[in-house]
Amino acid sequence: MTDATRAPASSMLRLSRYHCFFGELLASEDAVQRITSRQIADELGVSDETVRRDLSYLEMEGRPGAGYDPAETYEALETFLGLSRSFPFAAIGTQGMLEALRVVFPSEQFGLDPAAYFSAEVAGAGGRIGNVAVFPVADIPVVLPDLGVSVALVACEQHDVPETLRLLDEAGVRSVLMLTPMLRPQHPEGMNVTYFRIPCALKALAASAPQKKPCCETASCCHGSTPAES
Amino acid sequence: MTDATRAPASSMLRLSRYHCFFGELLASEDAVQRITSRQIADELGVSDETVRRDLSYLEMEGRPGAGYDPAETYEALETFLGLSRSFPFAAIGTQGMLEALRVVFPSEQFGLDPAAYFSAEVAGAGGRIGNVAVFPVADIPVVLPDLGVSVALVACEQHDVPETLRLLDEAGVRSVLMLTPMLRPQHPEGMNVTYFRIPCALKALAASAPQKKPCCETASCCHGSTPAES
DNA sequence: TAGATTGTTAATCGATTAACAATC
DNA sequence: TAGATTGTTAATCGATTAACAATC
Repeated sequence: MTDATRAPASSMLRLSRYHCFFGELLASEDAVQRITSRQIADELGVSDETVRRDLSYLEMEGRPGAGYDPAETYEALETFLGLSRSFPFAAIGTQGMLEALRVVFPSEQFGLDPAAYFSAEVAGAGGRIGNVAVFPVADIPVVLPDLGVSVALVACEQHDVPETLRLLDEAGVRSVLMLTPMLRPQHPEGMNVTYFRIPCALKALAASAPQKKPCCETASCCHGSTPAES
Repeated sequence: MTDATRAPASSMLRLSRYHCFFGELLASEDAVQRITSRQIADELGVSDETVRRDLSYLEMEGRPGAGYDPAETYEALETFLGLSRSFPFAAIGTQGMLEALRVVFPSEQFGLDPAAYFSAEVAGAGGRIGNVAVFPVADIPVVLPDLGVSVALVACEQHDVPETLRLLDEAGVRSVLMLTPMLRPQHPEGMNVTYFRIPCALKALAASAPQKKPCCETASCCHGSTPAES
């Protein structure tokens, strides 16, 4: 069996995206017989060579002249990524954030299953958000191991992050997606954390954008004096 | 003047992070006289060579034997990234998400200023979240140009994304950070969108984690049969 | 000055793209 | 078979790391 860690990180990330894509494709009405690397590439905005290279890591082959079988590819992606049909994850955050995430990011649609929520605001028996029980963060090591959860999404307040990571580590969760902006990585030894740093991303975008000053009167007042004139 | 677009994208992203870091450093009590590339590197978990290379793009020089002047470096970063002291951005999303983001990501702390909020749920004169007025999304082209906003954070529901991007484009916003998971990039021509794809990141993390099945009885039952055995 | 750290050139590493023989 | 598309090797591109002379 191929070792998933053999593929480069950049390919791993794209393979995850293909998994979402094929999941959507299979769920849609128009059941396509086969799909080519070019079609996938066009949909996702990458090159077709890259798609073929990525898919060649899977335990599956495309058919020259025809393309890839969607169902077969989806299964191969699932196996390769170590996903299950409804992959469980934990989410830790403020109650408001957990509720908001549910509508902005409907996890079921992507084949992901929020197995448990945790909030620092909850003390005793928390309520439910959607169908999912909300526990106090202190219960992380008690609840998670039984649910077979190995991945967590963290979107709590900044000052709760260290304790949250400690508890996740104790619960055996080795992989975390961090939405709370943490400048300095301060996770426990051996924990695999992906940081989505919203402030940094916004600042980087500022640089790429031609700067705009608050317009005085006319649309044409915004011409000269951009900070990054070449 | 150096052109910000000259630096590679990976450096730009790190420079944004340095900007956050120096902002925090200057705000803290212990006013450091100088800081070396090694110290910065250790704090942020990158190599010191990378820090020096990145900082060498700035209109500023470190002092051999001594390091960098925090205040000077902060200013140079601000200029280079095209930021202002309190850089304005717009946020578009569900009311719940906008409220939740405010506590998880306190933008002021990073020198960012949420100049306006927009929500598809709001019709007429929306309320306020914190100090910031909430407008209906339809008002984006009316409100934003006057505020000098060139960057937006989008965290609305999936079906509102195309219309939101259209309105942002109309308002002259060229740079967007997309938090709503959109598999296929479908932004207007020339718009610069950074995608933070939560589902894909979670799936990629699943692959890196040694898989765990729900434990039956003992802690030792989780041994063999990981999907990615080598 | 001596010690420390910068800025940059050269070497390495990794990922993407080009090209094409293999094959359905 | 002829046409189309795969899988992979070789070439390119870009980013990181190593090394070190310049210099405060």
